[in-house]
Amino acid sequence: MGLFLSTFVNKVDRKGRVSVPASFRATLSVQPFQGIIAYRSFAHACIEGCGMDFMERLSDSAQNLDAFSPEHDDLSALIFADARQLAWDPEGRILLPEDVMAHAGITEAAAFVGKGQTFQIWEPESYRAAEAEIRARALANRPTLPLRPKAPSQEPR
Amino acid sequence: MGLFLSTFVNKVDRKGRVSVPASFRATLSVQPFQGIIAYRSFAHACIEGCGMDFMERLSDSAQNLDAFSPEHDDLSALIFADARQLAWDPEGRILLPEDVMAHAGITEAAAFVGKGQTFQIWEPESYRAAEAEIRARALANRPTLPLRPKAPSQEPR
DNA sequence: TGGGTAATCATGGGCGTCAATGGTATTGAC
DNA sequence: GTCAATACCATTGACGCCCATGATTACCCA
Repeated sequence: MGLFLSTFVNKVDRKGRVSVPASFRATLSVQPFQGIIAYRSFAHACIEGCGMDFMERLSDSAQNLDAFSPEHDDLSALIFADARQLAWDPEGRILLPEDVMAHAGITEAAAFVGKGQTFQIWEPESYRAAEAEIRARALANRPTLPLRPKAPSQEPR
Repeated sequence: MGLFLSTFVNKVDRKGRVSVPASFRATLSVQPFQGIIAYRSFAHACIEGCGMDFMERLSDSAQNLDAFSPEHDDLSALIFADARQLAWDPEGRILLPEDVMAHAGITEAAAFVGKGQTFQIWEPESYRAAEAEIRARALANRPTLPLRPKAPSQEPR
């Protein structure tokens, strides 16, 4: 399974350690670096998380100026500069740096939120509020997602 | 057989376990992840269910939206963040999480409703009411579905 | 065609295992 | 020597696995 799914709330202990959900670790287990990449979100009060593979994809995309506008290029520069490699310990816990915790307002607990190819880390209460807003918006204005065809490389006529 | 068909009502035991209908399990048996993906519907008081393949299709489709776009954020939050991987036990049962049961109003029984590529899980009485409404609507305003041609080059099953 | 049998499936409960969590010890850097 | 990072250990509580039972269905054969 290659996706980050679901939301898990884990406690942050006195030392700033927090368990990465077992299913997220399973998703990342195929990668050479045993840990996560984390950087402060520039859009929300949360932390963006992903595996090294996704970082490389971002890098590839950033090099392609057609795909990324100058603004996006700046953003990717921000990302790489801010990204930290957080390896987990034998129990599957990472140590959250001070400034990262401060940016997300995390103190006692952290919510790991699956986003498919990536995930986010929120202060649980903040995420609850953000999610409620999104749900309200979804009820008012039902979002749709054009589904791509099922076959791996087949073109619909 | 590759579709979710028919409706099955199964009991939820004291632990919150419920048997996934054998025919649904057969549909999902070809997948690497032995279980279902479930997320709370944002349109109805029910649970949406599918296999991992469908989630991956959703993920692929979501990639078409720009990374970091608000639309992408909302959809990911609503689907990937809320999706739970519910593996079944050797008897074919899944454990329904508390909040998921609450969202659908499920207490003692659950109705598995086939929807073709996906399925839904309802509180049986709620579904009876919802189905009656749909039938009434269909009588008043006959829905149509433009059939696609019977693609000759596709592999038969 | 009917009875009997076997197989499949849904259901209930006990128990072991592993993930999350908290604490202590050890290592290494300054 | 002090501090911080990390490895090691110990606890507990949820959930995954096993067995046992009941009910329904499918199958076989006289």
